Amino acid sequence: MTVDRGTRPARRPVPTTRAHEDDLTPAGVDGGHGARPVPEATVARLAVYLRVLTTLLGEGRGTVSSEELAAAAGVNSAKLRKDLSHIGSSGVRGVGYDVSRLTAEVEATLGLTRPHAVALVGVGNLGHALAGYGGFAQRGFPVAALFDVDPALVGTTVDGVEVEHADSIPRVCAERGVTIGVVATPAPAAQQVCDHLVAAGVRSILNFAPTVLVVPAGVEVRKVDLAVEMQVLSFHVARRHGTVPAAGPAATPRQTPREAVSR
Amino acid sequence: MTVDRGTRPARRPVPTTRAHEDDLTPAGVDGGHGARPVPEATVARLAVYLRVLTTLLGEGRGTVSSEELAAAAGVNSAKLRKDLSHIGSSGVRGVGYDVSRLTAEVEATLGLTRPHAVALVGVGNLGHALAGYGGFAQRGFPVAALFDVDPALVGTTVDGVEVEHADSIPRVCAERGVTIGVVATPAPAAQQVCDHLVAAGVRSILNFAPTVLVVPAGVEVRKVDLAVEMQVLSFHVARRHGTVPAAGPAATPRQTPREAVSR
DNA sequence: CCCTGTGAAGCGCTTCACAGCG
DNA sequence: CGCTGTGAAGCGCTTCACAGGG
Repeated sequence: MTVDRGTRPARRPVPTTRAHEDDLTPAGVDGGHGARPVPEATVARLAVYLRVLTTLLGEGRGTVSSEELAAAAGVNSAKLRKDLSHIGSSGVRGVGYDVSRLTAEVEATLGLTRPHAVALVGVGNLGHALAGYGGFAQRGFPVAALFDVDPALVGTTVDGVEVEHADSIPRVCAERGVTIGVVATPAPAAQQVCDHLVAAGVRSILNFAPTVLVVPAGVEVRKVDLAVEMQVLSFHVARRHGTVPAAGPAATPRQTPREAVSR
Repeated sequence: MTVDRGTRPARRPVPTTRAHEDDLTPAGVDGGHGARPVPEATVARLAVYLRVLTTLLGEGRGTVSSEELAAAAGVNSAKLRKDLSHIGSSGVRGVGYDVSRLTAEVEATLGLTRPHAVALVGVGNLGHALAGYGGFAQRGFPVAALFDVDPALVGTTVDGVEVEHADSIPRVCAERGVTIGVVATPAPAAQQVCDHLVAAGVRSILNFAPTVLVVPAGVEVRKVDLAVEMQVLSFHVARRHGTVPAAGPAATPRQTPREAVSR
């Protein structure tokens, strides 16, 4: 349904509340059958469960309980069971989950039954490290193409893949069936690179550049921002030390008292 | 992005309710009572606002409206205003926010008024790239120490910082007042490294290793897991291609509310 | 008018607690 | 009995809509 807020023109709808379109009866509806969407939060955790399951498989474990799997994944067991219920999994009561079967179910849900060709744009400091990161190909995400604009890099190969000029993005991505793009360029170049990837048909993008990427509806962007991560940690450091200053001119008399420990 | 708020200490699976209040905190962001905590989700966005504000400052902008700032940060304006209300900010009605003042307020809230010494453990592929990533020092997070266990790396310098053996973590971290640790080791080593950091007094950790770190209460862990990010994208690719119900070729009924701004 | 700040409603995720099956 | 699957309650974040100051 294409969100597109931001262009909202002062929203002057009918005076009263918006007509409710949900006929959800509170009690028994159960959401109907089938088309139950997997919550976004669940999807991220499925990937974590999968990692644990892979380890268990390697150890030859046949079954695993929700309690054990949850502990290994760092969540509580109720959440894990709820997550698995979203993918229609079937454990055995009194026993647990069949490891190999659950592994297959999670992989199927995550769309990992076949590889996804990845294009990585920006072979600088970080990009180079990402390209060399074995975890990609190993987990079903072969790096099918590398791009940069630096003439000193174009033509070189990283881990057996040739670096091509960013101008080739449309052609190369189409040729190699790239479905996922990774942006590891400096911030100023990121939006343009993103636009090229989208034009090339890439609908899923992982953004390492410290910029908000604007994309059309239907394109999924996830971002990894090191500065944000560090600053969030900084916030917690400051909070612990009680040094969170109340901003403003003598306003906000409330001050976080010391002894505020959590997590 | 992989936020993972609330890393649970993975306590023993006690069947019934826990009677001990030993160390588990009541799941709030704020330990003390009364003080209105800044929501975790808000903290992450403040970092994004700050980046935009810094740009605006550089352009000499004096004021900015919530609408404009929100658009640049990829959120809607109501959310932005709510976020700013949590830090006790004060805009001017009919005008907007004073850019330099708001910048200072956000920085103060995030605890960026003074630098945070960072220790980076694991100077491999990724770790090396992170160490060389200018964004760290530039944004107030000087890399004060580098550690590894590889004899071939120990003794070398990266970006002017000497790589020391991981055994030195406690001493060096204490000496240099490290408050934030970054774990960029292979998965098997991560937990041990984490334990050392915690023992050295580090209370905030950014984890790049694909493992769940178990830490005592009071230690904040954020994780960045590339495999998880890729697999989440894979899920959306699969969903689009009809492996999972609910999507037609034209209208995606359940589009994740990412930024979909037209400009 | 323009904009901010905010109570209140809405929504989704988390947690609880237990029914129910092996 | 042990353990899964799930209704229902709980909680926090998001969104709405408007009061109110400049």
